[in-house]
Amino acid sequence: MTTTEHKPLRADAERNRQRLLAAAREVFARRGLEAGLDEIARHAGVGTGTVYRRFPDKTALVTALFEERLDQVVATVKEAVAHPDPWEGLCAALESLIAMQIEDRGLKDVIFGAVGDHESFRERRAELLPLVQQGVCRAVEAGVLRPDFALTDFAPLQVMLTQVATFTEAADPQLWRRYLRIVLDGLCTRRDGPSPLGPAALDLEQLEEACGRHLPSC
Amino acid sequence: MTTTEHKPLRADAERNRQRLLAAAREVFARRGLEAGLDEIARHAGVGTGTVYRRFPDKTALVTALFEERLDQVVATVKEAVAHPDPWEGLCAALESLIAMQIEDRGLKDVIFGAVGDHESFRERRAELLPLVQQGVCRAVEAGVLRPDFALTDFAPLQVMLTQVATFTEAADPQLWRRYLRIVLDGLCTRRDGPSPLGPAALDLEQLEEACGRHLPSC
DNA sequence: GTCTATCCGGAGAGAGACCTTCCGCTTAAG
DNA sequence: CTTAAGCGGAAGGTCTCTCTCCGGATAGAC
Repeated sequence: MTTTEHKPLRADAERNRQRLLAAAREVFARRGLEAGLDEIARHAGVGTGTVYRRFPDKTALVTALFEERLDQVVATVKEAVAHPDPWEGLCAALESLIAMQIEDRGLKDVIFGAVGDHESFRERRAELLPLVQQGVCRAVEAGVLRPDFALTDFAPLQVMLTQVATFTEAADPQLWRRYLRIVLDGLCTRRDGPSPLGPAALDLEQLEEACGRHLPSC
Repeated sequence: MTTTEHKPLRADAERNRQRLLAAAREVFARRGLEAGLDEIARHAGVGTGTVYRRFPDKTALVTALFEERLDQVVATVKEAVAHPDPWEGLCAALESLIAMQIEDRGLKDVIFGAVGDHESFRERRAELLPLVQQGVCRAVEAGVLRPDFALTDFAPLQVMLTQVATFTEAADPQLWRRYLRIVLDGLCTRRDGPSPLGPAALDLEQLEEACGRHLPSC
């Protein structure tokens, strides 16, 4: 099915390959590409040797997983940008990009250029830019997005918001949307008052815990 | 001078102690608390053994360095919040907090609770909160800060902006101010148009390089 | 049922960090 | 000159993570 058309693997081998991909999907999503292959193997219920029998190295596993995934990202952004309202389209693009990266931290790593040398990843990243550009231009021309906003501001905004999501996710997995709203309020050309922020801020106790988690500490 | 009043160290020992503190200040500033003691010792031109002769362990070195530093932070924030204009005061508080954390990544780690168990650090952190609260209340009451802003939003905003600073600093060490401006435009109650962003956005080449640096990669 | 190519688990080699200790040599200072 | 204090940096102890290897297990053809 997902196999390269080279040789039909023995049934147990193919089963393990699928388990491995599923486990990698889960573990990379939760912990990013920094997750070790040991953890993935354990999670799949196989030995570490099995990982290396199916995939020559970690990068091969990553690319096998994320080629498909990146197509989804491009598609989602394309759809968002196509929204009839330019402002809503831009918001949706940013929001969905961030949401996807938060739900799958491995995806974030891939989008931001770990595995920078891989052909197909480069292509997909290159595909993303014009899409975003189109959304940005449209929104600026419609007068809803501040005209000093640049295409290249998109990535830093993603960095900011995925980071704040990591910081607050233990307390409230949706709290990043609050900060997305603040940023969006900063991106629009003008407004008469604050727009609704969505999730409520942390209380002091949650904040302290978030700080505690944030760093390995001494 | 900075010595605990226990025993006058031999001249060379005291000299090395100062070198060590200076080196630690520099290295922790550049690389955060994750920097190794090896690197600090090398940077100070002494052996690693010497570090441990002066400071029982890494934490001791960190606390020796940052107790003083945290006083400066509290003082700076206090001053910023005292600005006659509530909005400017709040902006200044946020801006200076972030600037200090960017210039000294070790400070960021300390503020965000690495070495969470240390008495004096806890105290200073506890001192910071009411200061910020005062600034926030004042700005909300003056009608310039959006009323749905919470005291506990301060820390996440710092997390966001120090992160984006890390991301963009190789290309332009001041670029974080651009994103601070965007966030501030999102924090004010209302505005008729975009306020000036300061530094120009990256060009595509710089962006790509920033992504490349961002992750260890494969 | 038998046989064998294929696959399996997981120990462990290899490479690095990092923190910390130790010991033989050096040096400040009385 | 003496000697307690100090010094450098090798080495010990952990830990993590990638990747290799091999004796034993097994799917699947016949």
